[in-house]
Order: sequence, then C-alpha cells, then structure tokens
Amino acid sequence: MTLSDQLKVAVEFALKNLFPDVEINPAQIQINLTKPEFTGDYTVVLFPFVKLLRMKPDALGAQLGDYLVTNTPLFSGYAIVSGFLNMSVKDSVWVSFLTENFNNTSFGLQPEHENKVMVEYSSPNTNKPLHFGHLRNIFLGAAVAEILKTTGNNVIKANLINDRGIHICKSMIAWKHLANGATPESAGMKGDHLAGYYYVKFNDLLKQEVATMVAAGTDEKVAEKEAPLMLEAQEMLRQWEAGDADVRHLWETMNGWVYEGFDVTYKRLGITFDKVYHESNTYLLGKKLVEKGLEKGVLFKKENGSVWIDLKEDGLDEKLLLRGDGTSVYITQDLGTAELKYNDFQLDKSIYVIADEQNYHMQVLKLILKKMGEPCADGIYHLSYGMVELPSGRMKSREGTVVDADDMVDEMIRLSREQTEQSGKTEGFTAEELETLYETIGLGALKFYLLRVEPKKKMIFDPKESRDLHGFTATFIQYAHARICSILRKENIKLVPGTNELPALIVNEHILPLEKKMILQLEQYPSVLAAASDELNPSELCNYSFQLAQSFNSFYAELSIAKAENEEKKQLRLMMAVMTAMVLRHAMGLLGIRLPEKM
RNA sequence: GGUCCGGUAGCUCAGCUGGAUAGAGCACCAGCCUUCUAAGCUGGGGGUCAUUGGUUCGAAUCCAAUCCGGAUCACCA
Repeated sequence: MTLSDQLKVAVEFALKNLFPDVEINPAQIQINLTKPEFTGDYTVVLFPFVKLLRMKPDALGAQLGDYLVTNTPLFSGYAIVSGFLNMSVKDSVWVSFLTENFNNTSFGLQPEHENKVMVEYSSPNTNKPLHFGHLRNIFLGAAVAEILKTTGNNVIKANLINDRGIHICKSMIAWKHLANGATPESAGMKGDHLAGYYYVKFNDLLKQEVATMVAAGTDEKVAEKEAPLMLEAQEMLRQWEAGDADVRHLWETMNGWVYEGFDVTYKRLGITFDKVYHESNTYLLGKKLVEKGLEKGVLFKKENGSVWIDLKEDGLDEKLLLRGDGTSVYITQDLGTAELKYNDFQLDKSIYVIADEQNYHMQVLKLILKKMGEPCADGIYHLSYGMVELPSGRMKSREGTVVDADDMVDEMIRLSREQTEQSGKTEGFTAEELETLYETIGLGALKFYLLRVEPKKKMIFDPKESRDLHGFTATFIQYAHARICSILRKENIKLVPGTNELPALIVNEHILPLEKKMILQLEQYPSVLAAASDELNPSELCNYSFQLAQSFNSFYAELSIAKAENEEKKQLRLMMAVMTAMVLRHAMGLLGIRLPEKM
C-alpha cells in the first residue's frame, strides 16, 4: 500500500474516532502531494468536512493533525494553510521505504491472476511496407501488453495479418503486368517494399485508364468502377476465393516476400507476438457467422443476395455484411476473427489497437456480435488512437507523403550516431558496442516520441522536433541512467536486480529536500503503473520517468554520492541511485526502450 | 446534417474522479565544466486554459450553448 493510501485510511479512521456521530463518506477524503512551496509531503483537503462538521478549518485541521501525529507512526508534524492540512512524513519512514524496496525486483507489480487479455496490434496489410502510422500502433500495442502484465493479467500479444482482399490483388496484378518475374533478390529490395512498389504502380495505371475513359466521355465515378484494371482486380478476388491454383500460387509467393520483409522490421524494432492470425483463414468463419445470423433472423438478405443488418434502433444505419456476389467485406472477416480469438483463448478481454478513424467500424462490430448473441462481444474493447500527421497535414500514400518505417528507423539511428560522434563520447567502446548503442538511442528516441502523447490524441510528427535528443526524450532518461551506472561502477556495485548488496542502515540524519523529492517520486511508481494499466496509457510512464530522471539530474548536480558528508549518507544515496536506475529500467523496459550503462 | 474526438505559453504536450500562485520540453535571454558523464544543471521573460453562461466555499477540470479543427456515417480496407 502506498503512503498516500495509508494516509487516506488513517484519516478515515481518525475522523470516525474524532466524530463518531457523523457519517463520513470515504470518497470525500482527498489526499494530494503537497505543493513544493509549502512545508509538508502529503496534503489532506479539509473543505469537504468543514461544512459537514460545522467547524472552522483551522480547528478541524489541528484536531486531525494531532490525531494523525499521535496515533500513527508515519508523521513528524503538520501545518495548516488556508484549509489544507499538510502532513510531514518522518524521515525514518522514507529511509525504511528505501531499505525495504531499493532492491525489490517486484516493486510495483501486482500478483498474477486468471484474467486473459488479448492485445491485437500492428495488423498490417500485405500490399505495402509498414509506415510511420503503423509504428505508433505497434509501439502502443506492445507497451500496453507489457503494462497489463504488471497488474497481473495473462496477456496474449496478437497480430492479425490482412493478407486477402482487393488491395492485395492490386499489387498482384501490377506485378503480373510489369515485373517480368522480378523477385526481392533480383530487384534488390525488401519483399514488403517490392509489393508496395507494385501497389503504387497499379494505382498509377488505374489513374491513366480512368483519365482515358473520362476523356472519351465516361462519367468519372463509372470509370473508376469499370476501368479494365479494376474489373481485373475484382475478377482476381473472385478467383482467389474460388481457390484458383494460379492465383493462389502467386498470392502465396508475394505474401511470402512481404512476410520476410516484415520480419526484418519487427526484429529490428524488438517487437514480438504470441499469436499470428491471417484473415485468409478467418474470413470463412465470418461467412459462417453471417449464415448463422440469417437463420436467427438477426440479419436479412436483399434481392441481389447481399446480406445486411439493421442498426437503426441503435442510432446507426444499415450495414452490409456480405456482397451480392457472395464475397466478404472488411467486417465479415472481423466477425470471424473475433469469434476465433475468443474460442482459442477463452478471453476475458480483447483489446484492438486501431486508429480512431475506425471508431464507427469497431462500434458496429461489437454491436453486431452482441445482437447475434456471441459471447465474444462483451470483452471487445477498442483502444483508439489518433492519427499521426505531418506539419503539412495528413500522410497520404497516393501523394507520396508517407514516411516509411524502415527509413525512419535508419534515420534515427544515423542521427544518434552523428550526435554521439559529435560529442566525442565514442571512447572505450568496441565498434560492435557502438552500433548497439546507436540503435539503443535511436530506437529509444523514436519509441518515446510516439508514446509520450496520450493515445487518443492526434499527434503531429515534426521531423525537426523528432531529431532533438534533448529535453523530454528517451535520451534524457538514458543519460540519467548512464550517469547512475557510472557511479555504481566506481563503487563496485553491480546493477543486477535482486543482487545489490548494501548494508541496511538506520539513518538518523535529516533527509534533504532534494533527497526526499526523489524518494517520494520512487514511492509513486506502483500507483503510476496501476494508472497506466487502468487507462491503457503508456504516456503516463513517459511523463513519470522523465520527471524521475529530472529529479535525479538536479540531485546529481547539487549533492555528491561518492563524496557524501558521511558513510550513512553515502549508503542512503547509493540506495536511491540503485532504485532510481531500476525503476527507470523497468518503466522504459515496458515501453521497449533499453537504457545503456554508458553513453 | 447525425455521432465521436480535440482546442492550455510562439511550437509540441502534461494537468481534467473540482482544491493552494496553471506546469514541462523546444525555441529565446543570462549564468554554471579543476568536484560522481555539460546528451546535464540554475535562473529569466512568455497564459483571456477557444467563447459565453451555469453549478459552489472553490472551475483549466463538472453542466449547457456557441465557435474553430479533425474523424466517421461505402457492395474500399
């Protein structure tokens, strides 16, 4: 239990004892951190009780303060400032918190339980390489999965690969027409980039066809639907669903290239999955569900054979679930996948990390499953995040403004190399260690940049700002960690969790403000973790870690650890340093960001 | 038009289950390397928390209306 929680319980108990006749609602007890400009550590807000008890704030504060100081072992004193009761925590409490926890590898973690949660993220299409928008998705999903584990959940990380559909057929057709049998090897390209190249080519050719038809007098909308290439793509999709051997063969070959390309990128990003789903395997399940829905009368058929659901009662519209020609649409396969996931793992919760442009789609998906009485419906949760935009506006593949994921990673690593070399800090590393360091810094900066903003907010990716390795960045946190490691090296302390040996001590000295600020922040970590998990919000860990590193840097500039005033102080500060490094490592580790020991 | 999301410093963002004088980073200005790593530290300027009204001891935070920006409402995925 955190100190803040302990104080809350103590206040509740105190009020009950002091005023046994008055009913007090525990939810009204408000504990804040005391603002730095006042004396004290935690603040009890007195106003809610002033009215209830018909007492003046000062009188109430004095009674409550006296009670807490006398009847709990936590506080050394209190001060009342305009309706706020500021409690000062005993130095000995801070010291024992440190001694008990500085080396505790499960600090902040909650016990495991049976709750099964699937987090689906990444979910690429196999017609083009990963781009910058995918990176926000991937980092967010991976981080949320790790964060959920800290609160004891049994987490399954899943990737759903969108490997079928008309868009896939488009790159296949362009490849057939133009590639002359090119392979990733012969073209010297990553497989995903090769497929993406032909996807773009298809759209170029289609545009030409449409332009020709419009010039010949065809209506533009009609031309877009009836251009020969478009008809060819639709025909290919039908052949694919019918299992045509040639089409399937080409499809398998090209998808194989794309997977090889994705694997390279995932590996580089440090991203893994426990389970990979392919929509080519799930869309038929979706079709079966649609049939079931028809039998149940939840769905209905129109004259041309297309299948729909009526959601007007729920304030939505009619929604298409199966085309007139019997082929699936986007939501058909999603229905199947939802059911499959649930049956595979008996999920309590199924989290979809998907951009907010699909809020409506996800709302409809959940509603349809619910109406059909599928048990998987209740656990579906859409973790909706805002799109990544450029300062000039939205990224569009057709306009070539999409930032490629592989290029972005290269650029960040190149940048960290450049800045490390500029600062002349390359001594004492082997060439191999330097490469690792550049990757750690570059990738860390990229992940942090994308995770530091609250997920639901749309974010602007400013290439200039993202190049900055100062301030609110992973680099700042990595640097603080490297400084701690440097100190510990000199003191011959190895930073291996659970093995740090420092003498337990009783410090009689006064804890200085800079010291207390750090210990107080360390004490917050469990509640920060819990909040990040509750809200599925990794940015809380970014904010917290940055503030902790900031406090350490201030502390570091003012007070020496190695040359502390006496041995007791030195041990105390070493414990603080060890614990800070461990907490930073843990928090950043959840985000997939490594902290170097030297930089 | 309906629904959903956002609007806080020049820029990017915290703060939003109501609490003290609204915080960071970047940028700008002035200092700090003979002391554990200056990718750092210290200080400074910079705000009508979109607007208006309401709720109350107290509103950036809650409610209502309005304005601005975005997403979405396809036999695309």
